[in-house]
Amino acid sequence: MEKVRVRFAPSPTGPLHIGGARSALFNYLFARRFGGQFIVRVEDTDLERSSRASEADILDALEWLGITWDEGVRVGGPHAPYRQTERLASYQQAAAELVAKGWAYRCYCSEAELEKEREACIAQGLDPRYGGRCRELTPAAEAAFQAAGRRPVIRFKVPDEGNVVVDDLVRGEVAFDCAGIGDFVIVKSDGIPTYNFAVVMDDVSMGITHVIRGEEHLSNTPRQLLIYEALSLPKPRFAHVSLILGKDRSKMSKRHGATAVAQYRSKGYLPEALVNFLALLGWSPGDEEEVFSLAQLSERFSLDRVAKNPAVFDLDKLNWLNGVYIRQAAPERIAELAAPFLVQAGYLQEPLDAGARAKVALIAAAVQEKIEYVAQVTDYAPLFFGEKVAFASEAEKAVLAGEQVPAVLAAFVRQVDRAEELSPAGVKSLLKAVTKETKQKGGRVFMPIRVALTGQQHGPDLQYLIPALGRELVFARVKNAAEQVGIEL
RNA sequence: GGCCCGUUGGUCAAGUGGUCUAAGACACCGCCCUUUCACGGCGGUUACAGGGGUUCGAAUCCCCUACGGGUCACCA
Repeated sequence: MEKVRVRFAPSPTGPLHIGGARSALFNYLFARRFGGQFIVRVEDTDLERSSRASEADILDALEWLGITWDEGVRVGGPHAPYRQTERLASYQQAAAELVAKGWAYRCYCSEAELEKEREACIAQGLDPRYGGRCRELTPAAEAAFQAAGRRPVIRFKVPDEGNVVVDDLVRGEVAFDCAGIGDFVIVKSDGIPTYNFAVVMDDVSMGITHVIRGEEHLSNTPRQLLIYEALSLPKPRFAHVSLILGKDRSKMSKRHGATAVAQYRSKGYLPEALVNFLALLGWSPGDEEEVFSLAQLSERFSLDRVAKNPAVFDLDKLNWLNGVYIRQAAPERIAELAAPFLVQAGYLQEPLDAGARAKVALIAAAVQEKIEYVAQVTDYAPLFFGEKVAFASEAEKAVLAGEQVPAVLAAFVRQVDRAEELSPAGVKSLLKAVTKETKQKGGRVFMPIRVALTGQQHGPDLQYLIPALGRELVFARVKNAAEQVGIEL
Protein backbone atom coordinates (compact mmCIF):
# COMPACT_ATOMS: atom_id res chain seq x y z
CA MET A 1 0.00 0.00 0.00
CA GLU A 2 1.24 3.44 -0.82
CA LYS A 3 2.43 5.50 2.06
CA VAL A 4 -0.29 7.53 3.72
CA ARG A 5 0.07 11.28 3.44
CA VAL A 6 -2.62 13.51 4.91
CA ARG A 7 -2.87 17.19 5.63
CA PHE A 8 -4.62 19.83 7.61
CA ALA A 9 -5.05 22.93 5.50
CA PRO A 10 -6.59 25.76 7.48
CA SER A 11 -7.20 29.18 6.10
CA PRO A 12 -5.80 31.71 8.53
CA THR A 13 -8.87 33.89 8.85
CA GLY A 14 -9.43 33.43 12.57
CA PRO A 15 -8.31 31.38 15.52
CA LEU A 16 -8.31 27.60 15.48
CA HIS A 17 -11.77 26.51 16.48
CA ILE A 18 -13.07 23.26 17.84
CA GLY A 19 -14.12 21.87 14.47
CA GLY A 20 -10.81 22.64 12.85
CA ALA A 21 -8.95 21.11 15.74
CA ARG A 22 -10.90 17.92 15.33
CA SER A 23 -10.15 17.78 11.61
CA ALA A 24 -6.47 18.25 12.35
CA LEU A 25 -6.65 15.59 15.04
CA PHE A 26 -8.30 13.03 12.77
CA ASN A 27 -5.69 13.62 10.10
CA TYR A 28 -2.91 13.35 12.65
CA LEU A 29 -4.31 10.15 14.13
CA PHE A 30 -4.84 8.61 10.73
CA ALA A 31 -1.26 9.33 9.76
CA ARG A 32 0.09 7.95 13.02
CA ARG A 33 -2.07 4.87 12.88
CA PHE A 34 -0.90 3.91 9.42
CA GLY A 35 2.66 5.05 9.70
CA GLY A 36 2.13 7.94 7.33
CA GLN A 37 2.96 11.59 7.19
CA PHE A 38 0.95 14.55 8.43
CA ILE A 39 1.35 17.89 6.69
CA VAL A 40 0.13 21.35 7.67
CA ARG A 41 -0.44 23.72 4.80
CA VAL A 42 -1.81 27.25 5.00
CA GLU A 43 -4.52 28.20 2.53
CA ASP A 44 -4.21 31.95 2.54
CA THR A 45 -5.51 32.81 -0.90
CA ASP A 46 -8.16 35.04 0.61
CA LEU A 47 -5.91 38.06 0.90
CA GLU A 48 -8.56 40.18 2.55
CA ARG A 49 -9.27 37.95 5.49
CA SER A 50 -6.03 36.06 6.00
CA SER A 51 -3.53 37.18 8.57
CA ARG A 52 -0.26 36.01 10.01
CA ALA A 53 -1.72 36.53 13.47
CA SER A 54 -4.42 33.97 12.78
CA GLU A 55 -1.89 31.61 11.29
CA ALA A 56 0.21 31.88 14.42
CA ASP A 57 -2.82 31.27 16.62
CA ILE A 58 -3.75 28.17 14.68
CA LEU A 59 -0.24 26.74 14.71
CA ASP A 60 0.25 27.55 18.40
CA ALA A 61 -3.03 25.87 19.25
CA LEU A 62 -2.05 22.73 17.34
CA GLU A 63 1.28 22.60 19.11
CA TRP A 64 -0.40 23.11 22.46
CA LEU A 65 -2.71 20.21 21.74
CA GLY A 66 0.29 18.06 20.99
CA ILE A 67 -0.70 17.62 17.36
CA THR A 68 2.67 17.78 15.66
CA TRP A 69 3.30 17.66 11.95
CA ASP A 70 6.00 16.12 9.81
CA GLU A 71 5.99 18.69 7.05
CA GLY A 72 4.59 22.14 6.61
CA VAL A 73 4.80 25.68 7.80
CA ARG A 74 7.24 26.22 10.67
CA VAL A 75 8.95 22.88 10.15
CA GLY A 76 9.56 22.96 6.39
CA GLY A 77 9.87 19.91 4.21
CA PRO A 78 10.48 18.67 0.67
CA HIS A 79 7.39 20.35 -0.75
CA ALA A 80 8.03 23.82 0.64
CA PRO A 81 6.73 26.44 0.59
CA TYR A 82 3.59 25.44 2.49
CA ARG A 83 1.72 28.71 2.17
CA GLN A 84 -0.40 29.04 -0.93
CA THR A 85 0.44 32.68 -1.48
CA GLU A 86 4.06 31.56 -1.79
CA ARG A 87 3.16 28.93 -4.37
CA LEU A 88 1.39 31.19 -6.83
CA ALA A 89 3.66 30.41 -9.76
CA SER A 90 2.82 26.73 -9.56
CA TYR A 91 -0.86 27.32 -10.28
CA GLN A 92 -0.41 29.45 -13.37
CA GLN A 93 0.80 26.73 -15.65
CA ALA A 94 -2.05 24.43 -14.74
CA ALA A 95 -4.58 27.19 -15.28
CA ALA A 96 -3.08 27.93 -18.69
CA GLU A 97 -3.23 24.24 -19.56
CA LEU A 98 -6.87 24.08 -18.60
CA VAL A 99 -7.64 27.06 -20.84
CA ALA A 100 -5.57 25.64 -23.70
CA LYS A 101 -7.39 22.33 -23.54
CA GLY A 102 -10.75 24.02 -23.49
CA TRP A 103 -11.57 23.05 -19.92
CA ALA A 104 -11.56 26.63 -18.78
CA TYR A 105 -12.11 30.09 -20.19
CA ARG A 106 -11.68 33.73 -19.36
CA CYS A 107 -14.78 35.49 -18.07
CA TYR A 108 -15.03 39.28 -18.11
CA CYS A 109 -18.33 39.70 -16.32
CA SER A 110 -18.27 42.34 -13.63
CA GLU A 111 -19.56 41.74 -10.15
CA ALA A 112 -22.51 44.02 -10.83
CA GLU A 113 -23.43 42.03 -13.92
CA LEU A 114 -23.19 38.75 -12.05
CA GLU A 115 -25.31 40.12 -9.26
CA LYS A 116 -27.96 41.19 -11.76
CA GLU A 117 -27.96 37.77 -13.36
CA ARG A 118 -28.30 36.11 -10.00
CA GLU A 119 -31.28 38.26 -9.10
CA ALA A 120 -32.91 37.57 -12.44
CA CYS A 121 -32.55 33.84 -11.86
CA ILE A 122 -34.05 34.04 -8.42
CA ALA A 123 -36.92 36.15 -9.76
CA GLN A 124 -37.70 33.42 -12.28
CA GLY A 125 -37.44 30.74 -9.65
CA LEU A 126 -34.27 29.30 -11.15
CA ASP A 127 -31.05 28.36 -9.45
CA PRO A 128 -28.86 31.42 -8.96
CA ARG A 129 -26.04 30.20 -11.16
CA TYR A 130 -23.60 31.63 -13.66
CA GLY A 131 -25.06 31.05 -17.10
CA GLY A 132 -21.85 30.67 -19.06
CA ARG A 133 -22.12 33.91 -20.96
CA CYS A 134 -18.38 34.20 -21.60
CA ARG A 135 -17.92 30.56 -22.60
CA GLU A 136 -17.58 31.28 -26.30
CA LEU A 137 -16.10 34.75 -26.45
CA THR A 138 -14.58 35.67 -29.81
CA PRO A 139 -11.04 37.05 -29.81
CA ALA A 140 -12.47 40.41 -30.87
CA ALA A 141 -14.87 40.51 -27.97
CA GLU A 142 -12.08 39.63 -25.57
CA ALA A 143 -9.92 42.36 -26.99
CA ALA A 144 -12.72 44.83 -26.51
CA PHE A 145 -13.09 43.88 -22.84
CA GLN A 146 -9.34 44.13 -22.37
CA ALA A 147 -9.30 47.53 -24.00
CA ALA A 148 -12.04 48.59 -21.62
CA GLY A 149 -9.71 47.68 -18.79
CA ARG A 150 -11.61 44.61 -17.62
CA ARG A 151 -9.53 41.97 -15.87
CA PRO A 152 -10.85 38.45 -16.43
CA VAL A 153 -11.31 35.60 -14.03
CA ILE A 154 -10.79 32.05 -15.26
CA ARG A 155 -13.76 29.76 -14.99
CA PHE A 156 -13.88 26.01 -15.21
CA LYS A 157 -16.25 24.74 -17.87
CA VAL A 158 -18.50 22.26 -16.10
CA PRO A 159 -20.02 19.67 -18.47
CA ASP A 160 -23.72 20.26 -19.09
CA GLU A 161 -24.61 16.69 -18.30
CA GLY A 162 -23.27 13.68 -16.51
CA ASN A 163 -22.57 12.73 -12.94
CA VAL A 164 -19.63 13.15 -10.68
CA VAL A 165 -19.41 10.48 -8.01
CA VAL A 166 -17.53 11.09 -4.81
CA ASP A 167 -16.40 7.80 -3.32
CA ASP A 168 -16.27 8.83 0.28
CA LEU A 169 -14.64 6.74 2.99
CA VAL A 170 -17.21 7.68 5.57
CA ARG A 171 -20.31 8.35 3.52
CA GLY A 172 -20.01 5.89 0.66
CA GLU A 173 -20.71 6.88 -2.93
CA VAL A 174 -22.34 10.27 -3.29
CA ALA A 175 -23.43 11.34 -6.77
CA PHE A 176 -23.75 14.90 -8.00
CA ASP A 177 -25.37 16.00 -11.23
CA CYS A 178 -23.15 18.28 -13.31
CA ALA A 179 -26.21 20.18 -14.41
CA GLY A 180 -26.46 21.47 -10.88
CA ILE A 181 -22.97 22.90 -10.84
CA GLY A 182 -22.28 26.25 -12.46
CA ASP A 183 -19.00 27.21 -14.13
CA PHE A 184 -16.91 28.11 -11.12
CA VAL A 185 -13.99 30.48 -10.82
CA ILE A 186 -10.57 28.88 -10.52
CA VAL A 187 -8.44 32.01 -10.84
CA LYS A 188 -9.60 35.39 -9.56
CA SER A 189 -9.13 38.59 -11.52
CA ASP A 190 -6.05 39.42 -9.47
CA GLY A 191 -4.44 36.19 -10.63
CA ILE A 192 -4.83 34.40 -7.29
CA PRO A 193 -6.29 30.89 -7.52
CA THR A 194 -9.47 30.07 -5.65
CA TYR A 195 -9.70 27.39 -3.02
CA ASN A 196 -11.20 24.71 -5.27
CA PHE A 197 -8.33 25.01 -7.68
CA ALA A 198 -5.41 25.57 -5.33
CA VAL A 199 -6.44 22.74 -3.07
CA VAL A 200 -6.31 20.28 -5.94
CA MET A 201 -2.95 21.42 -7.22
CA ASP A 202 -1.41 21.37 -3.76
CA ASP A 203 -2.83 18.03 -2.76
CA VAL A 204 -1.39 16.57 -5.95
CA SER A 205 2.01 18.16 -5.71
CA MET A 206 2.33 17.22 -2.06
CA GLY A 207 1.35 13.63 -2.75
CA ILE A 208 -1.69 13.66 -0.48
CA THR A 209 -3.33 10.22 -0.40
CA HIS A 210 -6.32 10.91 1.84
CA VAL A 211 -8.29 14.10 2.22
CA ILE A 212 -9.99 14.09 5.61
CA ARG A 213 -12.02 17.23 6.21
CA GLY A 214 -15.32 18.63 7.38
CA GLU A 215 -18.62 17.84 5.73
CA GLU A 216 -19.00 21.42 4.54
CA HIS A 217 -16.54 20.47 1.82
CA LEU A 218 -18.51 17.53 0.51
CA SER A 219 -20.42 19.55 -2.04
CA ASN A 220 -17.19 21.15 -3.22
CA THR A 221 -15.65 17.81 -3.93
CA PRO A 222 -17.31 17.24 -7.33
CA ARG A 223 -15.78 20.51 -8.53
CA GLN A 224 -12.38 19.35 -7.43
CA LEU A 225 -12.91 15.96 -8.99
CA LEU A 226 -13.68 17.66 -12.30
CA ILE A 227 -10.31 19.39 -12.15
CA TYR A 228 -8.50 16.17 -11.35
CA GLU A 229 -10.10 14.57 -14.36
CA ALA A 230 -9.49 17.45 -16.73
CA LEU A 231 -5.81 17.40 -15.91
CA SER A 232 -5.55 13.59 -15.60
CA LEU A 233 -4.24 13.92 -12.06
CA PRO A 234 -4.15 11.07 -9.55
CA LYS A 235 -7.00 11.40 -7.07
CA PRO A 236 -6.74 11.02 -3.34
CA ARG A 237 -9.36 9.20 -1.29
CA PHE A 238 -11.87 11.45 0.43
CA ALA A 239 -13.38 11.25 3.90
CA HIS A 240 -15.87 13.87 5.00
CA VAL A 241 -16.47 14.08 8.71
CA SER A 242 -19.76 15.50 9.91
CA LEU A 243 -19.91 18.81 11.69
CA ILE A 244 -19.86 19.69 15.36
CA LEU A 245 -23.08 21.34 16.48
CA GLY A 246 -23.98 23.61 19.37
CA LYS A 247 -26.55 22.80 22.02
CA ASP A 248 -29.43 23.91 19.79
CA ARG A 249 -28.21 21.62 16.98
CA SER A 250 -27.11 24.39 14.68
CA LYS A 251 -23.52 24.67 13.56
CA MET A 252 -21.29 25.54 16.46
CA SER A 253 -20.73 29.28 16.63
CA LYS A 254 -19.79 31.96 19.11
CA ARG A 255 -23.22 32.23 20.61
CA HIS A 256 -22.83 28.66 21.81
CA GLY A 257 -19.95 29.74 24.02
CA ALA A 258 -16.25 29.20 23.56
CA THR A 259 -15.41 27.92 20.08
CA ALA A 260 -11.69 28.67 19.91
CA VAL A 261 -9.15 26.22 21.21
CA ALA A 262 -7.26 29.13 22.76
CA GLN A 263 -10.28 29.97 24.89
CA TYR A 264 -10.22 26.54 26.45
CA ARG A 265 -6.52 26.84 27.00
CA SER A 266 -6.96 30.14 28.79
CA LYS A 267 -9.65 28.73 31.06
CA GLY A 268 -7.30 26.07 32.24
CA TYR A 269 -8.36 23.05 30.26
CA LEU A 270 -5.64 20.50 29.71
CA PRO A 271 -4.70 19.75 26.11
CA GLU A 272 -4.85 16.00 26.58
CA ALA A 273 -8.42 16.31 27.86
CA LEU A 274 -9.50 18.41 24.90
CA VAL A 275 -7.85 16.00 22.48
CA ASN A 276 -9.50 13.04 24.15
CA PHE A 277 -12.88 14.75 24.07
CA LEU A 278 -12.56 15.82 20.43
CA ALA A 279 -11.54 12.34 19.38
CA LEU A 280 -14.75 10.99 20.88
CA LEU A 281 -16.85 13.49 18.98
CA GLY A 282 -17.66 11.66 15.78
CA TRP A 283 -15.44 8.68 16.40
CA SER A 284 -15.76 5.87 18.86
CA PRO A 285 -13.33 3.12 19.79
CA GLY A 286 -16.07 0.49 19.73
CA ASP A 287 -15.50 -0.77 23.23
CA GLU A 288 -16.20 0.74 26.61
CA GLU A 289 -12.99 2.60 27.21
CA GLU A 290 -13.00 6.31 26.71
CA VAL A 291 -10.04 7.86 28.44
CA PHE A 292 -7.25 7.85 25.89
CA SER A 293 -3.93 9.56 25.47
CA LEU A 294 -2.88 10.84 22.06
CA ALA A 295 -0.58 7.84 21.73
CA GLN A 296 -3.38 5.42 22.56
CA LEU A 297 -5.68 7.14 20.12
CA SER A 298 -2.98 6.87 17.50
CA GLU A 299 -3.03 3.11 17.86
CA ARG A 300 -6.77 2.77 17.63
CA PHE A 301 -8.10 5.40 15.27
CA SER A 302 -9.70 4.37 12.02
CA LEU A 303 -11.99 6.04 9.55
CA ASP A 304 -14.48 3.20 9.46
CA ARG A 305 -15.50 4.04 12.99
CA VAL A 306 -16.19 7.66 12.16
CA ALA A 307 -19.88 8.52 12.46
CA LYS A 308 -21.94 9.98 9.63
CA ASN A 309 -24.21 12.01 11.85
CA PRO A 310 -23.27 15.35 13.36
CA ALA A 311 -22.39 15.56 17.05
CA VAL A 312 -23.45 18.12 19.62
CA PHE A 313 -20.64 19.62 21.63
CA ASP A 314 -21.38 18.71 25.24
CA LEU A 315 -19.55 20.96 27.65
CA ASP A 316 -20.62 18.89 30.64
CA LYS A 317 -18.77 15.91 29.30
CA LEU A 318 -15.67 17.91 28.44
CA ASN A 319 -15.71 19.28 31.97
CA TRP A 320 -15.95 15.81 33.43
CA LEU A 321 -13.13 14.52 31.25
CA ASN A 322 -10.97 17.52 32.03
CA GLY A 323 -11.59 16.88 35.72
CA VAL A 324 -10.36 13.33 35.24
CA TYR A 325 -7.12 14.63 33.74
CA ILE A 326 -6.71 17.33 36.38
CA ARG A 327 -6.97 14.73 39.13
CA GLN A 328 -4.37 12.61 37.35
CA ALA A 329 -1.98 15.49 36.77
CA ALA A 330 1.10 16.18 38.83
CA PRO A 331 0.23 18.71 41.57
CA GLU A 332 3.11 20.95 40.48
CA ARG A 333 1.59 21.23 37.05
CA ILE A 334 -1.76 22.31 38.44
CA ALA A 335 -0.01 24.79 40.71
CA GLU A 336 1.81 26.30 37.80
CA LEU A 337 -1.39 26.63 35.81
CA ALA A 338 -3.28 28.02 38.80
CA ALA A 339 -0.86 30.80 39.68
CA PRO A 340 -1.82 33.15 36.81
CA PHE A 341 -5.50 32.93 37.75
CA LEU A 342 -4.74 33.93 41.32
CA VAL A 343 -2.57 36.79 40.13
CA GLN A 344 -5.19 37.96 37.70
CA ALA A 345 -7.86 37.89 40.37
CA GLY A 346 -5.68 40.03 42.58
CA TYR A 347 -4.85 37.49 45.26
CA LEU A 348 -1.16 37.48 44.47
CA GLN A 349 1.36 39.85 42.94
CA GLU A 350 3.91 39.08 40.29
CA PRO A 351 6.65 38.14 40.66
CA LEU A 352 5.80 35.32 43.02
CA ASP A 353 8.26 34.86 45.88
CA ALA A 354 9.04 31.52 47.44
CA GLY A 355 6.31 31.91 50.03
CA ALA A 356 3.69 32.69 47.42
CA ARG A 357 4.79 29.75 45.33
CA ALA A 358 4.54 27.44 48.28
CA LYS A 359 1.08 28.77 49.04
CA VAL A 360 -0.07 28.24 45.45
CA ALA A 361 1.22 24.68 45.60
CA LEU A 362 -0.81 24.03 48.75
CA ILE A 363 -3.91 25.65 47.28
CA ALA A 364 -3.55 23.57 44.14
CA ALA A 365 -3.24 20.42 46.22
CA ALA A 366 -6.39 21.40 48.09
CA VAL A 367 -8.54 22.06 45.04
CA GLN A 368 -7.13 19.57 42.55
CA GLU A 369 -9.72 16.97 43.52
CA LYS A 370 -12.59 19.39 43.10
CA ILE A 371 -12.14 21.56 40.06
CA GLU A 372 -13.05 20.74 36.49
CA TYR A 373 -10.85 23.37 34.89
CA VAL A 374 -8.09 25.38 36.46
CA ALA A 375 -9.78 28.78 36.27
CA GLN A 376 -12.17 27.49 38.92
CA VAL A 377 -9.38 27.86 41.42
CA THR A 378 -10.53 31.43 41.91
CA ASP A 379 -13.91 30.17 43.11
CA TYR A 380 -12.05 28.69 46.05
CA ALA A 381 -9.51 31.46 46.47
CA PRO A 382 -11.43 33.41 49.14
CA LEU A 383 -11.02 30.38 51.36
CA PHE A 384 -7.28 30.81 51.36
CA PHE A 385 -6.74 34.54 51.57
CA GLY A 386 -7.61 37.17 54.17
CA GLU A 387 -8.13 37.26 57.91
CA LYS A 388 -11.85 37.83 57.90
CA VAL A 389 -14.36 35.04 58.02
CA ALA A 390 -17.68 35.66 56.34
CA PHE A 391 -20.37 33.22 57.38
CA ALA A 392 -22.31 31.81 54.48
CA SER A 393 -25.55 31.92 56.47
CA GLU A 394 -27.02 31.64 59.95
CA ALA A 395 -26.68 27.90 59.75
CA GLU A 396 -22.89 28.24 59.89
CA LYS A 397 -23.09 30.44 62.97
CA ALA A 398 -25.32 27.83 64.54
CA VAL A 399 -22.55 25.26 64.08
CA LEU A 400 -20.35 27.42 66.31
CA ALA A 401 -23.05 27.67 68.96
CA GLY A 402 -22.45 24.08 70.03
CA GLU A 403 -21.45 23.72 73.68
CA GLN A 404 -18.28 21.80 72.81
CA VAL A 405 -17.07 24.48 70.38
CA PRO A 406 -15.09 26.75 72.74
CA ALA A 407 -13.09 23.81 74.01
CA VAL A 408 -12.57 22.45 70.52
CA LEU A 409 -11.33 25.73 69.13
CA ALA A 410 -9.09 26.33 72.11
CA ALA A 411 -7.56 22.90 71.75
CA PHE A 412 -7.19 23.38 68.04
CA VAL A 413 -5.36 26.69 68.46
CA ARG A 414 -3.10 25.13 71.04
CA GLN A 415 -2.28 22.20 68.78
CA VAL A 416 -1.55 24.42 65.81
CA ASP A 417 0.65 26.59 67.98
CA ARG A 418 2.57 23.58 69.13
CA ALA A 419 2.93 21.92 65.72
CA GLU A 420 6.37 22.10 64.16
CA GLU A 421 5.11 22.44 60.65
CA LEU A 422 1.72 22.43 59.03
CA SER A 423 2.03 19.66 56.47
CA PRO A 424 -1.03 17.67 55.38
CA ALA A 425 0.18 14.68 57.36
CA GLY A 426 1.01 16.86 60.36
CA VAL A 427 -2.41 18.45 60.28
CA LYS A 428 -4.08 15.11 60.13
CA SER A 429 -2.47 13.94 63.37
CA LEU A 430 -2.93 17.34 64.95
CA LEU A 431 -6.66 17.13 64.34
CA LYS A 432 -6.69 13.67 65.77
CA ALA A 433 -5.06 15.03 68.89
CA VAL A 434 -7.80 17.65 69.18
CA THR A 435 -10.40 14.91 68.99
CA LYS A 436 -8.68 12.94 71.68
CA GLU A 437 -8.12 15.91 73.92
CA THR A 438 -11.72 17.11 73.79
CA LYS A 439 -13.18 13.61 73.80
CA GLN A 440 -15.48 14.56 70.93
CA LYS A 441 -16.62 12.64 67.87
CA GLY A 442 -15.29 13.62 64.45
CA GLY A 443 -18.06 15.80 63.16
CA ARG A 444 -18.32 17.79 66.38
CA VAL A 445 -14.66 18.70 66.02
CA PHE A 446 -14.12 19.08 62.32
CA MET A 447 -17.18 21.04 61.38
CA PRO A 448 -16.70 23.84 63.91
CA ILE A 449 -13.06 24.14 62.86
CA ARG A 450 -14.06 24.24 59.23
CA VAL A 451 -16.69 26.90 59.86
CA ALA A 452 -14.39 28.98 62.02
CA LEU A 453 -11.77 28.83 59.30
CA THR A 454 -13.92 29.37 56.22
CA GLY A 455 -17.43 30.35 57.27
CA GLN A 456 -18.73 27.44 55.20
CA GLN A 457 -19.84 23.90 55.91
CA HIS A 458 -18.10 22.38 52.93
CA GLY A 459 -14.88 22.81 51.07
CA PRO A 460 -11.43 21.31 50.63
CA ASP A 461 -10.06 18.75 53.08
CA LEU A 462 -8.87 20.39 56.28
CA GLN A 463 -5.53 18.68 55.95
CA TYR A 464 -4.93 20.69 52.78
CA LEU A 465 -6.85 23.79 53.78
CA ILE A 466 -4.95 24.40 57.00
CA PRO A 467 -1.42 24.19 55.56
CA ALA A 468 -2.50 26.47 52.71
CA LEU A 469 -3.80 29.05 55.18
CA GLY A 470 -0.70 28.92 57.33
CA ARG A 471 -0.43 29.45 61.04
CA GLU A 472 -1.02 33.19 61.07
CA LEU A 473 -4.21 33.10 59.07
CA VAL A 474 -5.47 30.13 61.03
CA PHE A 475 -5.10 32.05 64.26
CA ALA A 476 -6.56 35.22 62.84
CA ARG A 477 -9.59 33.46 61.38
CA VAL A 478 -10.35 31.44 64.47
CA LYS A 479 -10.11 34.58 66.59
CA ASN A 480 -12.21 36.54 64.18
CA ALA A 481 -14.89 33.87 63.96
CA ALA A 482 -14.98 33.43 67.72
CA GLU A 483 -15.50 37.13 68.23
CA GLN A 484 -18.32 37.21 65.74
CA VAL A 485 -20.30 34.58 67.61
CA GLY A 486 -19.25 35.69 71.06
CA ILE A 487 -16.95 32.88 72.09
CA GLU A 488 -14.21 33.55 74.64
CA LEU A 489 -11.04 31.67 73.85
C1' G B 1 -35.81 26.96 -3.34
C1' G B 2 -32.30 23.07 -6.08
C1' C B 3 -28.65 19.50 -4.84
C1' C B 4 -26.27 16.63 -0.93
C1' C B 5 -25.83 14.46 4.04
C1' G B 6 -28.04 12.90 8.43
C1' U B 7 -32.05 11.13 12.39
C1' U B 8 -30.84 5.13 18.77
C1' G B 9 -32.39 8.22 25.89
C1' G B 10 -31.29 15.60 27.50
C1' U B 11 -25.90 14.76 25.21
C1' C B 12 -21.79 11.46 23.19
C1' A B 13 -22.51 6.72 21.45
C1' A B 14 -22.41 0.62 20.80
C1' G B 15 -25.33 -1.90 17.49
C1' U B 16 -24.39 -3.71 10.21
C1' G B 17 -31.38 -9.12 9.65
C1' G B 18 -32.39 -13.28 14.94
C1' U B 19 -27.94 -13.43 21.02
C1' C B 20 -32.12 -6.11 21.44
C1' U B 21 -37.68 -7.21 26.89
C1' A B 22 -31.03 -2.16 22.91
C1' A B 23 -24.17 -1.69 25.76
C1' G B 24 -21.17 1.98 27.96
C1' A B 25 -20.15 7.25 29.23
C1' C B 26 -21.77 12.46 30.60
C1' A B 27 -25.90 14.83 32.94
C1' C B 28 -29.98 13.88 36.41
C1' C B 29 -32.17 11.18 40.85
C1' G B 30 -31.44 7.78 45.11
C1' C B 31 -28.31 4.92 48.37
C1' C B 32 -23.38 3.82 50.31
C1' C B 33 -18.39 5.51 51.57
C1' U B 34 -16.50 9.96 54.01
C1' U B 35 -14.77 14.86 59.50
C1' U B 36 -17.85 18.59 54.82
C1' C B 37 -17.87 19.07 49.54
C1' A B 38 -15.72 16.48 45.75
C1' C B 39 -13.75 11.63 44.32
C1' G B 40 -15.19 6.56 44.36
C1' G B 41 -18.90 2.41 44.63
C1' C B 42 -23.94 0.60 43.87
C1' G B 43 -28.78 1.29 41.83
C1' G B 44 -32.54 4.04 39.01
C1' U B 45 -35.36 7.31 35.29
C1' U B 46 -34.96 8.20 29.94
C1' A B 47 -34.07 6.06 23.20
C1' C B 48 -34.44 2.90 17.77
C1' A B 49 -38.36 10.45 14.37
C1' G B 50 -43.36 8.87 11.96
C1' G B 51 -45.76 5.88 8.25
C1' G B 52 -45.64 2.17 4.62
C1' G B 53 -43.19 -2.07 2.57
C1' U B 54 -39.45 -6.61 2.06
C1' U B 55 -38.77 -10.91 5.41
C1' C B 56 -40.45 -16.53 9.27
C1' G B 57 -37.98 -12.35 11.74
C1' A B 58 -35.89 -5.18 11.17
C1' A B 59 -32.85 -0.25 15.23
C1' U B 60 -30.39 -2.86 11.18
C1' C B 61 -32.70 -3.45 3.90
C1' C B 62 -36.25 -0.31 0.44
C1' C B 63 -39.85 3.85 -0.22
C1' C B 64 -42.49 8.19 1.47
C1' U B 65 -43.16 12.09 5.10
C1' A B 66 -41.31 15.14 8.98
C1' C B 67 -37.30 17.35 11.25
C1' G B 68 -32.04 18.88 11.51
C1' G B 69 -27.64 20.20 8.94
C1' G B 70 -24.41 21.40 4.73
C1' U B 71 -23.85 23.75 0.02
C1' C B 72 -25.16 26.63 -4.21
C1' A B 73 -19.15 33.45 -3.85
C1' C B 74 -13.61 36.63 -7.78
C1' C B 75 -14.57 32.64 1.16
C1' A B 76 -12.18 28.71 2.39
